[in-house]
Amino acid sequence: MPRASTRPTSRDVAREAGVSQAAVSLVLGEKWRGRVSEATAARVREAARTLGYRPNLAARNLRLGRTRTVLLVVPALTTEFFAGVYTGAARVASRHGFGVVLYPSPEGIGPARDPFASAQAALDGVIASSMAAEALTAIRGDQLPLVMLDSDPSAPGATVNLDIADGVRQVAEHLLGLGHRHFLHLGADVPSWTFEVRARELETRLRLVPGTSLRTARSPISIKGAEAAAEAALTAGERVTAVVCDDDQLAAGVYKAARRLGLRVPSDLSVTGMDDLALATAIDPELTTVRLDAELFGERGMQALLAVLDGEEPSGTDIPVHLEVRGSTTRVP
Amino acid sequence: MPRASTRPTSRDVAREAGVSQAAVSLVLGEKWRGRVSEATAARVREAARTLGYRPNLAARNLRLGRTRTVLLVVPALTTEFFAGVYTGAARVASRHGFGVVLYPSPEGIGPARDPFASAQAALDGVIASSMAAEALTAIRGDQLPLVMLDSDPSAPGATVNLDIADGVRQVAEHLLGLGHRHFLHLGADVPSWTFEVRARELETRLRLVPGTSLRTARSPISIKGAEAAAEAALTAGERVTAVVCDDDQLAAGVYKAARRLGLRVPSDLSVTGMDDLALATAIDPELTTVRLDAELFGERGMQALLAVLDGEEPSGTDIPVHLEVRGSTTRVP
DNA sequence: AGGGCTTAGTTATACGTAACACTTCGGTGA
DNA sequence: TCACCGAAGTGTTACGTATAACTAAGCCCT
Repeated sequence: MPRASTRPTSRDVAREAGVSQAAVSLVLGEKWRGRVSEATAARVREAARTLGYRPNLAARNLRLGRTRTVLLVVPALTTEFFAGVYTGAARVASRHGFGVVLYPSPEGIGPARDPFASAQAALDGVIASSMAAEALTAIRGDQLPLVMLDSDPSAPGATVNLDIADGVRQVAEHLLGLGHRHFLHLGADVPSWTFEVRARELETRLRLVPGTSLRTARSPISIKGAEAAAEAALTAGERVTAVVCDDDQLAAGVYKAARRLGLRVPSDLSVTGMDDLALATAIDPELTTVRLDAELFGERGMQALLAVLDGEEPSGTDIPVHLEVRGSTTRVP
Repeated sequence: MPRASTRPTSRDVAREAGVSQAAVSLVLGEKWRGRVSEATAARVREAARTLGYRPNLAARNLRLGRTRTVLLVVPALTTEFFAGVYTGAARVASRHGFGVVLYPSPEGIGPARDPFASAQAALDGVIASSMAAEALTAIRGDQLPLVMLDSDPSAPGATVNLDIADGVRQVAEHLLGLGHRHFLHLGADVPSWTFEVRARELETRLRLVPGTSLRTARSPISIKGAEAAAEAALTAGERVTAVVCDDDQLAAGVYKAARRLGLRVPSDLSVTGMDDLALATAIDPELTTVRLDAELFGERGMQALLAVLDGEEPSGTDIPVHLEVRGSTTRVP
C-alpha cells in the first residue's frame, strides 16, 4: 500500500539530515542531552524545518498510550459562562502541555450519552460540567479519569464546585435585609444538582426568618420561557416583593414579565440573578446577581484533573462567589 | 515493556471469542458480510461486550491515515452565535460519522497562530470562522483541507458566507424609509473581513441617497466598550438620528449610552444591531436587528468541508439573512 | 474425478513514533 | 597495554488496528 498521506515523516527528516530516525526522535523530543551532538541536533532541526515536518499525532499517541488531550463536556454554549470555564481550563492545560477538546453536549445530536463517539479524539481524561447523572454514569463506564464541575460531591470521583449555596445565602440575606418577606423562586427546569442546591439553600435560609413566604416556579433556561413562567407566577397567588432567579437569563425574562404586568423593577419588584453574564449589565436596571468566576472554575477543574492523572488526590475546596449589588433590588416599600 | 494501558484490545476480544484478531476487526467494523459466519460474529460481539472493549482510536487513526475529526476554529465563545454554528456543523458531521472538535481561538492562551498545538487531535480538516488573515495563513501552512466561514471569498480555499451585505442593505433601506438621514455607524474594533463588509456596504447604500451623512465610531465588541464609544460619538459632532451597529452587543451599549445622555430609544434615537442574539429581545425596547441563521451557517460550512474532503468542488452560495423589525427603530420625528 | 467457486476464516504487514538495547570509537586511568 | 567508560549514535521493536493476501474446507457442475 502506498503512503496515504504525503506529509513528511520523521524518517524523511532522518534521510534529509543523514541520521537515523531514532536520532530525529531524540532531537525533536528534546531528549538528546548527552546523546546527540549539538551539531547533529542542529542539522536535524534544520531538516525538519525545511521539510515542514510535523509529527503524526496518531502515531505518537499510539506509541505513548496517552494523548495529552482532555475532554471538557459542557451542557451548552448558550451563555458565555462556559466560555470562561473553557478559557481557564485551557490556560492551565496549555501550561502542562495538554490540549482541551470541547464537547457541548447537545440535545438532538447523536447519542448524548456518548461524548466519545462525537469527539473522536483519544482522551486522557474528562471534565464534565453541570451534567445530569445519566451522562456521568456513561462517562464513568469508560473508566477515564473524570472530574466533575458543579455536581453532587457525594457522587464517586473528584468534584470541583462553586460555593453556590453561599451565593444563595448572600442573596437571601441581602433581600431580607432590605425588608423583603414574600419571595418567588424562579428555578431552572433542568434536573441538575446545581439547581437543586439553589432551591434547598433558599428554602433553608428563609425558614430561619419568621413571617416569610416562598413560592416556586420553574422555567426552561431562556428569556422567553422565563417571561411566560414569571408572568403566570406573578399573576397567580399572593403578592411577592422579590424574585430570586437561578440564572441571569431567567431574571431578564422576569423583567419582561414585570413590564407587561405594569410592575416596575425595583420599586415594585426586586429581582436577583446568578452568573453575572454580560446580559446582567445590559438590561435596565442593571441586575443584582451573584458573580461566578468561570475562568477560575475552569482552572481549578483542570488542576484537579491533572492531579488525578498524576495519581494524586485532588483537594476539594469550594470556589467562593460574591453578590454584585446593582439596581434591581431595593428596600421594600 | 508491559502494556501501558489495561484496556482490552481487539486481540483480547479475539482470545475470548476464540477467533483471530482479524476476525474481530472485520466483525466490529461491519465488514463481515460473507466473510464471517453469523454465529461467529455474534460470539465476537458478545466477547467485546463482556470485556467492555472500545477500539483504540489512536491506533485506528494511524492505520487509516484519517481521523474523521475536523476542527472548528471560532474567535471566541462570548455569544451564542458560535454555539449555533457548532451545533449545525456537529449535526451534519454526525450524520457522516465525523466528530467536531471546537477550538475557541483565545487571546492569551498559547500561540494563537497554531490551533493544532492546542487541539492535539489529529485532524482531517478545518473550518475557520471569522478569523483574521494571519491565523488563516498559519492554518494553510499546514495544508489541511480548509473551509472559511464569514471570510474574504477572494482568499484561496473554499468559503461559506452569510449574505451580510444584503443584511446591511435591508437595514439601510429600513432606516431610510423611516426618514432617517443622519447616521452613526458603530463598528467593531476588530480587523476582520466581516466587519469591513458592513462598513463598505452601509457607506455604499447611503451614498445613493442625497442629503445623508454618516459618521463612524469603533469599539471593542463588548457592552461596556460600546457604551463608552457611543457616548463619545453621540456627544461630539452633529446630531444623528440612527445608530447602525455591527453587532447586538454594541447596540446594547448604545442603549446604555443613550440612557445616560437622556436620549430615548427609539423616539430620539433609532438603533439597529446584527446577529439577533438572545440579548436583542432582553433589552427594552426590543432591538431591530439582522437575524443570522447560525445553525444553517454551521451546516453549510460542514457540508462544504465534507465536499472538499471528497475531492469535490464546494458550491459557494451566500446564506440569506433577514431584518427583524422590532421596537428600537421608528420614524424620524 | 477434478477444476472452480463460495464460505469462513487466518496470517502477515504497515501505519509513524518513542525508547530500549546495542555498537562503535576515541580517550583514560591503573 | 588493556579493560573500562562516556559520547554519539544506530538497529529494532512495540503500540493496536485494518486490510490485502492467503488457506482450507465444502459443494456444485461437467
